[in-house]
Amino acid sequence: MNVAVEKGCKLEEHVKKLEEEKRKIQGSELELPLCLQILNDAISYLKKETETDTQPLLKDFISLSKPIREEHDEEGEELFKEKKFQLWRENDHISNARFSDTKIKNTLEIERDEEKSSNSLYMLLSPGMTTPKGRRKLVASSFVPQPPPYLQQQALRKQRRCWTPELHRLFVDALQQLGGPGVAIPKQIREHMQEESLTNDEVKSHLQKYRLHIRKSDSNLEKQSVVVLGFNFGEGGETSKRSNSQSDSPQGPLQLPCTTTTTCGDSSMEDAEDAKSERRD
DNA sequence: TATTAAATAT
DNA sequence: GATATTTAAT
Repeated sequence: MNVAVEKGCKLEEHVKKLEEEKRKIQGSELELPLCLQILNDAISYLKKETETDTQPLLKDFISLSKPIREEHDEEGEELFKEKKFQLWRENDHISNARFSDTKIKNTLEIERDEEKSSNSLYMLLSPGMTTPKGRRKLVASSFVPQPPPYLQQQALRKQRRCWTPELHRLFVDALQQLGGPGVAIPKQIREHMQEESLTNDEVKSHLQKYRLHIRKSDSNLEKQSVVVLGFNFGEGGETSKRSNSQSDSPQGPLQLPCTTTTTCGDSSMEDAEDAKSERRD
C-alpha cells in the first residue's frame, strides 16, 4: 500500500538531486549547455511523473540508481548502451562544421560496422564527436535521431560549379579587359562576364586558383632559368621532378579536368600565361 | 592515397 | 577582397 508513496518520495528526492546539480552547473552554462538541457528535460519529466504517478518510463531515459557516465569502457559498454540519449553540440565551435551528407554517410557506416546484427539504434554523432579511434564518446538516443533542422540546413552544400572552357574563356577575357588577374576583382569580373548564374564567390574561388597557377608557373619558370644559368648545383629537387617537355611547364597549357562527371569538358588554365604578361600588381 | 577544383571559413 | 582551410572528385 505504501509502494506508490515510496516511489513518489524517491522521485521527489531524485528531482531535488537533479535540481541541485543543475544549480551547480548553471555557472558553466556555456561550457555545458547539453548537460543543462538534459537535466532540465529529466527534471520536467520526473515532475510530470510524480504528478501523474504513472509507471516510470524514465528508466528508459536515465538510470535512477546509477550515475551517468560520459566515458565508458569496454566492459561497461553493453550496459551503457541501454541508456542512450541524444546529444547535439549546439553552441560548441565544432557545430560550425557542416553536417555534410558524407559525414552522415560515414557515421552511418561506422554505425553499421559497429552494430551490424544488433537491434541497432542509429547513433549519429555530430562532427568532431568521435575519439581518434573513431569510437563514440557520447551516446545517442533510443529513437532514430535526425539532426535538428538547423543542422540539416547546414548539410546542404552548394552544387559544384563546373568551369567549362567557354566560361573560363569569358573569365580570362574579363580579366584582360579589367587589367589582368592582379588587379581585377571578383565582382567586376563577374559583371564583365555577364553570366547570370555566376556568383561572386565562384568567381572569387576561380580567381584564387588562377592566381595560384600563375604564381606556380612563375616559380617554375624562375627555377628553370636558374638551372639554365647553371646556378642550380644543389639536389635534384623540383627541376628534376618533371621533364622539360611536360605540358604543364610554364610554356604549355595546364589541363584542369572538370570534376563534374557528366557533361563538362575540360576547363583549362592555358590562358594563364597570356594573362600573366598583362598583369601588374 | 595523392592531387586538386571548388566551396566555404577566416 | 585576399587568403586559408575543408570538402569532394578523381
